[in-house]
Formats: sequence, C-alpha cells, structure tokens
Amino acid sequence: MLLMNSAYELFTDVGFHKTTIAMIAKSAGLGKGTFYLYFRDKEDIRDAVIVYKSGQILKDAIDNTVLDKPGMSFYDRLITITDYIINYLADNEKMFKFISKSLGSGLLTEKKDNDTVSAGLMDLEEFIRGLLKKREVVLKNQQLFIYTIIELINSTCYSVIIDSEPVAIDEYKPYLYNIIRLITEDQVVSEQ
Amino acid sequence: MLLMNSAYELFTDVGFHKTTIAMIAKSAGLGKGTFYLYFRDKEDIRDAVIVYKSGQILKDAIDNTVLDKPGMSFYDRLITITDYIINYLADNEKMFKFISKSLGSGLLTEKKDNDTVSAGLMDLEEFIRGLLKKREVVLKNQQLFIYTIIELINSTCYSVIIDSEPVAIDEYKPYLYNIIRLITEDQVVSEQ
Amino acid sequence: MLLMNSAYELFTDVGFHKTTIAMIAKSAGLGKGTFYLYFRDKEDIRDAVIVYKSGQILKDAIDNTVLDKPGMSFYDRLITITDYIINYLADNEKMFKFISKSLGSGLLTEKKDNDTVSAGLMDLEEFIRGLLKKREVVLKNQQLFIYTIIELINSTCYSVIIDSEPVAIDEYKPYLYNIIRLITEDQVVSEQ
Amino acid sequence: MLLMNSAYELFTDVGFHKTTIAMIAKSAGLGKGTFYLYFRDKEDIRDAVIVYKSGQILKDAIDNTVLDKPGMSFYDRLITITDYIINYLADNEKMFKFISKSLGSGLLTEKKDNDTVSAGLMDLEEFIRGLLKKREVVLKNQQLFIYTIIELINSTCYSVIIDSEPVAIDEYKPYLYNIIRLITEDQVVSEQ
DNA sequence: TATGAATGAGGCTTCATTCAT
DNA sequence: TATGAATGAAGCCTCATTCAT
Repeated sequence: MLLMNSAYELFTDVGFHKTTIAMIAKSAGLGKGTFYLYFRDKEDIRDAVIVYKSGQILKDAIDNTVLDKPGMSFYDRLITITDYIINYLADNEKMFKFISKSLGSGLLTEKKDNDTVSAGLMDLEEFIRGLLKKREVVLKNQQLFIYTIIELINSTCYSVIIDSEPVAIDEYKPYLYNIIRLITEDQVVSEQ
Repeated sequence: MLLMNSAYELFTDVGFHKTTIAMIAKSAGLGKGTFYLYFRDKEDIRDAVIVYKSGQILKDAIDNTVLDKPGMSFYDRLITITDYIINYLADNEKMFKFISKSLGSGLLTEKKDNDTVSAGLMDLEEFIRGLLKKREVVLKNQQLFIYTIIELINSTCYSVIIDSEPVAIDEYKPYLYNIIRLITEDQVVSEQ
Repeated sequence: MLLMNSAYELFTDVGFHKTTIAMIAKSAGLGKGTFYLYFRDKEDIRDAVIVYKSGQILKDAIDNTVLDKPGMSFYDRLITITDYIINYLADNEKMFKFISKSLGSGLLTEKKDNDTVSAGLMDLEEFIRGLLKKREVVLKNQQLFIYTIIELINSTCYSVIIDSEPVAIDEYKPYLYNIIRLITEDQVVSEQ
Repeated sequence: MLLMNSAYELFTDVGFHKTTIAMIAKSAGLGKGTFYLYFRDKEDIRDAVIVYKSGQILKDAIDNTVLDKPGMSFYDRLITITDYIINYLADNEKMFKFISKSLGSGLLTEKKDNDTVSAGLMDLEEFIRGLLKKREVVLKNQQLFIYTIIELINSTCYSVIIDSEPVAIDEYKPYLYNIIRLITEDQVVSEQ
C-alpha cells in the first residue's frame, strides 16, 4: 500500500524517530488526515511494515531455495536457506537495519504485542522446525539450537553487512558456516 | 557525577525517550539550565553514561576474576570472565537492557562517534586480546573469533536474562559454554 | 426524521460538543455526506432538534391537560399546566438538560436567529396569553408576569430535577406553587 | 495575573469555545508554552477566572454596602445588597454573560469539581445566612428561600440586563423587588 | 557556577466539509 | 439522493533550549 511504502522508505532513509506522520502522508501524496484512516499512529504503521517486509523475505527465501533435492543433509539445507537470507539482506541493507533495530527496541516497548512484531522470526523458527521434522532429524535440544542459531546469524551478520566490520560478508560467511556446522554436528543425535 | 546517576536511573526506569532533560535535572536536585553546563543534549549524557557504566562492569569483572591461576587453559579463563559478566548482567537487568538497546540504536545514529559508544565492548576486546597474548595462544582467526564470541554471548543472553526466554539463564549457560568450547577448540592452533 | 432522532440521542447522551457529524450519520445508518443534504452544520441540526422537541412537550402538555373545566380559577389552570410540564421534564431529565443548556448558550451565539431557538418558550408564552384572554383575567403587568413566572420555574426546577438539589422535586413543588400563588394573587386585578 | 486577564477578555469578547490557547498567550504577550506553566488547559483557566471574578463582585458588594445601619429590616438589607450586585452586573454585562454561561455549562461538565465553580454563589449564600443569623430572623424554610431568591434574581435579570428584554433593568427592578418582598413577608416567622 | 521562567518549533490528532462516483 | 475516502485547517500539548539574573 502507498502509505506503507512511503513509511518504509522514510523509516529506512531518515530513521523512525525523525520521520513524522506529515512526511509519510506527503510522500505518499496524501493528506495528513488520510493517514489516520488506515493507521492509529506511527508505531502502528511501523509494525505493519515490519510484518509485511519480514514476511516478504521469508517467502522469497523459501520460494527461491530448492528445498527437496533428495540426499541433502540437514546441515546443507540449513545453510542453503541461511545463505539465501543473508544474501537477500546484504542486498537490502536498509531493510536489514530497519528490521533489526525495530525488533530490538520493539521487544522493549511495553505497549507492543510481541506476537505481531516478531512474526517474521517466528516464521523462520517454524520453517526450521518443519525442516527438522520432515527430515526426521533429532537434535539434543531443538529449541535452544534454533534460538542460538538465529541469534548468532542475526547478530554477527549485522555489522558485517552494514559496515563490513570487522570483515566483509563474503569473507565472514565461510567462518560463520563452519561454526554452524560445528554446532549442528555436535547437536545432531540421529539423521534419518 | 550527580547528573549521570540521575540520568542512568531514569533511562533504565522509564526509558530513554520518555526521560526529559527536566526530569534528569530535577532528580539530580539541579536547575534545568545547569544540565547544559555539562552536557550538550540527551544523547550526549546517554553516551557518557554508557561509557561510564560499561567501564565499571569490565573493571569489576577483571578485579573479581582470578586470572592468573597457573595451569588454567585459555578456554577456562575465557569462560571464567564470561561467566562473571553474565552473572553481573543477570543481577542488573535494567543496565543490560539499557546498554544493549543503546548500543543497537547508537550504531545507527549518524551524529554519533562510534568509538565513544562502543568503548565498553572495545575494552572487552582488548582484554581478550591480552589474554591470548599472555598465554601465547594462537587462533586461526583471532579477530573473527573475538567478534563472533562477543556477539554470540550478547545476543543470545539478552532475552534469556531479560525474559527467561526460551529458557532461564542457569539452564542456558551449559548449552552456551559448550558451544563456546566447540568453537574455541576448533580455532585454537596451539596453546602454550 | 432519522437524523434528528440520532442527533437528539447523541446530544443528550454524550453532549453536543462531543458529538460529531460522523457519529450522527453513522447512528442514523446514513453516510456522512448525506447529513449535508439536510443540515448545514451541527448547530443547524441542534436548533431543529430543540424546536422539534420543545414543540412536542407543549403539544403534549396542552393535549393532556383538561383546560376548560368551568369554574377553575386562573391560578388553578396555570398550576395545572405547569405541573404537567414539570412532571414531563422530570421524567425526561436528559431532554431538560439539553434544552436548558442549549437555550442558554444559544442566546449568545451570534449566528443564531433567536426566533428559531426560543420557539418553544414563545409557544408557552402564547399559550398563557391565550389563557388570560379567554378567562378575561386582567393582570397589573401581564408581560412581566409571564416572563418572571417562566424564568422562575425554569431556573429553580433545573437543579431540583437534575440533581435533587437542594431538595427533591416533590418537596419543592408545594414551595414553588405557593410562591406562584402569592405572585398571581398580587398581580390579578380582576378575574372574570 | 496577565494570563487570567487576557483569558477573561477573550472569553467575554469572542466566547469560550472560539478562544484558543494561542490567542490567550499571544494576547498576554507570552509564548504558547508559558500558558502551560500556569494552567493545565482551557477549562482550568476558565475556572480560575470565574472564581477570581465572582469573588471580586461579592467582595465589592459587601464592602460598598452599608450593612449595619440599625433599624433596617431584613428585607431592606436583602434588597440593598441585591441592588448593589444587580447594578454591578448591569455595569459589567460581559462579566455577567460569562459567569452565567459558565455556571450553566459548568454544572453539566462531568470533569468539573462543582465546589470550585460555584464558589461565587456559595459565598453569596453564606452571606445571606449570616444576615439572617445576625438579625435573628427566622424563616419557614431558610434553605429553599435562599435557593429560590438567588435563582429568581439570576435568571430574570439575565436577559433584562443583557438585552433589555422584555424591559430595561430600571423598569424591572421595582417589579422584581416587589416579588421578593411578597416572598419574604410570606416566609418570615419572626424578626428580632 | 547555577537558575528556572519563558519560549516556540514541532509533532500529534480530530473532524467538518468536499466531491467524484 | 446517497456515499465515504480524502482533505487540511485548526487546535492541543511537549520539551529542548535560551538567557537574564
């Protein structure tokens, strides 16, 4: 929708706090009052944008990843989807910035219903669970595995992608994937 | 200093955005104008508070950790100091919240000189480097190792400490330390 | 009419100022634009409502009061109709509130043509005049008599009916009617 | 105070609703924000103005009325103070308008603490009670007497003073005072 | 150094009104 | 006649910042 796109551009370009309702409306070519026809306030449209954009990423990732090539190990599948998402975020830095920042502060905003905000990550979690189930992979502690892997990827890739600090993403990937392999192998009890 | 302590209490209690200059000054028993004698604006005092508090944590951690018990492996020393910091943050949730949140959004604030903000983490990095040097431990990729370990700890412990999600910190620690051990063993080329 | 009934309900329930055109239209099951087909603005429909409701009261009062029982004195007739109106208003507090408040502020609104607003009271005045004429009652100062009596009744009964302050209406009535009798007897020059 | 005087002028000149905070501040030669240093909102300053102005009237009335001329009857004293207040209001029509209107709508505003608003009339009530006590006058029903007299005077004099309708104040006074005398004589049980 | 009254830009939100359908 | 999305003027209120003392 027009307003959500304008909001997304502004949030990622000038930042959430410096963006005003007036700017969003004007940039969408609409009147200020029109904004309130669709959203309650700035946080409302921010959540909508996050859900919308997060969903897009995962949908794209799943659609564009060959999932059922037979004979792929669980680790290979995990890395395949991870790689797709990292590449996607590397190509859309602003989106990465915005989503990461929002998730972070969103978790601390008391008025927020977390379900809405973290919908994107929830989806990823669901997806990995499905991956595990379908391949009949058993992990020592599935819940902690998923949690740790997602946090590891998200936090380490942030400044690597955004600032190329401490190294560029292409250099960091093999290092990261090796760690993921170590953890996976350590945790897998039985595969297939 | 009076103003920094007031600011810290308010930032951690009611949040950065909901804290006003007037509140800080009043809570410090000073006039509003006096604030501007010491700090340029709210972000200025926030940075000062972060540096001050981060430094305190690390100083405490180092002071309270027996570092040079001979015969301790690099991994044991790394876990010892990590454990101290995690325990400290678990006992000071509000500080953890504040520092994590600020670091996150601070990285995206353009008027910020990152050196100041990340001083705390810089110190930790420096410290680990020193640890490696002193023990004559050689890692495959020292820089990426430190970066990855710090990000892993920081990001995974956040919701574990703050919300006990997905599990409580005491349950998560062994899981996390095992992963750190895996990574460390994989990366160590030679010890002593 | 649909819109007038909706407006009346809202004006008396939530108050004139807190009622919006949107609320009136929606509650009438009509579109916002339709409102403007029938009324210029909120004040326009308010006046229409007052005239409509005031007229209803007096019509009811006259219809339900036996007027021409022969042998009734002027005072008895005056009290009979007064009593009917007071009972009616006591049974319709919200209407009393609304009409009283509107008359008060209506008199000071410059865009208002007073004739419209005070139509209700005009009618009452007309009616009393008729009563006097028919019974061939002569008063010392007929105009001031009517004016004073109406204002006396209206102002004293307001908080008595609305808040039972300083006493309940049933307790106040004999006191008030006694005063009306005193005034009437003092003013009557000749009856029949 | 500067703001209260500006507010009073604007409320009486252009009306309460059409007066904006910006107008009050500007007309006082102050910034908009300064208003909020002293008053919570428009209703807050309105109440302050009413209390201030009402108090002024009664104080002036009492100060300027010879109260203890010995040998004056209760009725004479009552008329003396009434006459002073009516004259005062006739000379300050705008104040009369404002106070009458505000009292009316104030009574219906739910957020209002009535004690504050009706302070002025309370004072008048207190004064009349004192008058009765001092002269050892006993009335049949003192409470209803005071209530009725105050409402009678206030409501009948309003349009007489503001619009000279139905007659001018000088013509209405003898008529009104005669009625007050009738009521008083009827109600007095013993004097002195 | 310390003050705090005064400021006013700036953001938020409401809602009467219009107009294309 | 009827609609309701779109509008934007208008008002409210906050709060960082200044400045005279």
